[in-house]
Amino acid sequence: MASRSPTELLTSLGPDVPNQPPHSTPMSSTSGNGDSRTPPNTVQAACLACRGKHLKCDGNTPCGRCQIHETECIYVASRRGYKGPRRNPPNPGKRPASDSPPSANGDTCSLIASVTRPMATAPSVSTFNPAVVVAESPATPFTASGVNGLQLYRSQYLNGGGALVGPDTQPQQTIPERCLNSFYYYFYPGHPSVLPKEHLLKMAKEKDLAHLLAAMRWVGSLYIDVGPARATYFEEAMRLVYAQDVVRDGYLVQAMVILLIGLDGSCQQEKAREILSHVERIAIEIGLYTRAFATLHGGGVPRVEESWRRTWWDLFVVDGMVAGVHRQTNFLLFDIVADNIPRPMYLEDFDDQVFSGEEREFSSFAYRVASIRNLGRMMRLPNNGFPSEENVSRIESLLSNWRMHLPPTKIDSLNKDCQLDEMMFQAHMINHACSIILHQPLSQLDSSPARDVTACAPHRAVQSGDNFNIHTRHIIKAACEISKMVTYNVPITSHTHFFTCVLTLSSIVHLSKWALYFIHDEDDLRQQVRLNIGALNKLSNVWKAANTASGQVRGVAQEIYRAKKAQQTNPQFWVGFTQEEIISSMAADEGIMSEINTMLTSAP
DNA sequence: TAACTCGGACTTTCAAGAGT
DNA sequence: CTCTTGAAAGTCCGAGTTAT
Repeated sequence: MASRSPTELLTSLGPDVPNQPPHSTPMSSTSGNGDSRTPPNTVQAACLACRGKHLKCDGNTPCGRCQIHETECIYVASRRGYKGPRRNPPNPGKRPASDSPPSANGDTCSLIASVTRPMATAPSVSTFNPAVVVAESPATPFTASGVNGLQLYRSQYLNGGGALVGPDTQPQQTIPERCLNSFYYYFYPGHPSVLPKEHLLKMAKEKDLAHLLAAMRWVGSLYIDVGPARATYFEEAMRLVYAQDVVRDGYLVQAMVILLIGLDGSCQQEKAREILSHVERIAIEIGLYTRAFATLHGGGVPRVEESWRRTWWDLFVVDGMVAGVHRQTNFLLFDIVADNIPRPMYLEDFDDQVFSGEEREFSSFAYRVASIRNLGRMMRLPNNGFPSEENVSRIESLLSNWRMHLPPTKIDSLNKDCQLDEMMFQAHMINHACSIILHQPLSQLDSSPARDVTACAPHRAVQSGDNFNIHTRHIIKAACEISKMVTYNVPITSHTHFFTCVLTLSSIVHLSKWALYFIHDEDDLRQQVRLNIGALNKLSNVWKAANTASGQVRGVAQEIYRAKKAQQTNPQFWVGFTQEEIISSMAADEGIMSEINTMLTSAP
């Protein structure tokens, strides 16, 4: 096969067309080499919409059909022919340059990310390996203790007693300064890819970073009250990011990622998706995923090089999270080859450590990337909506392995100073969310109340306890773990806003369990629902999406409650229960419902 | 009758193993 | 190394179904 790198592909497809099809080959594309054995009028890749409908795709971007229907026209890498990683790597012990993707389900990048080594890439680097690990190293330029920037940027806000003081309490700050500080205090720990503040401001004197600073100010302004300045910053950021003469570089990618996360949390998912699609294209076009990018654009400054690597991986993670929680996009970057590994510790090594018996400690950033890659593998399952038992257990093995092989320091999202490691927090969050999404279709918990609130009815008479099937137990466990994550002693709003969506997932599971007519551990359940709703309320102060989620959760709860009440009027319902059990169950239901109502009506 | 769905024929691609 | 083979993943024709 004539392999082409993503950059080559995009270049060959002409200027500035997002989601370009990998290589559409109409008849004319034989271009003299005469080797085109593609049947006349058959394109080598159909867009997702056409593929799904079994219809002919013209290979354009957008294709004719998508253009007519005004739908998003997305082309993804083909996994045709790929049957899993090679069983006998030609050079055991070393990573061969042409090694297979580590994914059990395939990362073959034959189209968007072709097998050809990207230009300007270190030749020894595996091009087929979407790999990577930001290695833990004392030399990591951002913080002395590794990746987590939380401590670094929080420390300046710590008062004498060690209690957290918000950035907004600093005296004599201008509004832009307050917003920037707010960005670093709240947002940065969850998405630590831009340069640390002092270095960024220094850099801004040499380069035009107005767009990036505007985006940072806008997102920072979401956390504090700055009046009409917020809208001004947003307009400014959008104008600068989409300016005709804007330089398409890593800083633009950073600005766009910040904007899209902010928009996604502000209930502007469509706009966020649009930016995501643009930024993906720009990132590929400029080769952000290559090892060479960091070196070429780092100016020999390790801190800057690290920032570029993080920019790619944060975009990768955000792409995965957007796809995972909204199910509108398909985690396009999952199929892209990436080789920007700062240390010779490939993600493939990460996967292999289980078999090599070598328990190395990787950075939290690496565990986060590994976690989102598991989500990608899950999303690439055939029949994603209702996967087979076999496929579910394959992905569950990946999730369990990820958890089981965590070093002791990474198990609880707290670092050695007992401060929250936000990267591990997200890694765990993704793992649990994945577990719920994976097992829900095969579980016994009826999620229909969540899908269609008006159609709510606790259809399934499933008893809790050991009678639950394995899938049900998995999702209940994951939902409980997510609720536990609320209890970490940091401002809940400093977590990534995607935590909102994961909390919603967890709440739906709790409520679905509650929909069963008798719950033995109702106190636990009540506590967990309380935790989730309390957290959603807090998040609503910043993220509009959390506000919407709270409302939806309450809607589901009310619907379930109504249906339960209706069932309970039937004497048959209580057959087999003692008087005490009946009273306790009804009281618990009342309790849960009244708490949900109280908490949500007192929400801001 | 236009629009949509999807079974299935046919093609492409890759991993593995045999042969040189 | 190259060649062959088998299977997975892909494209999209066209028959059947549904919506208007």
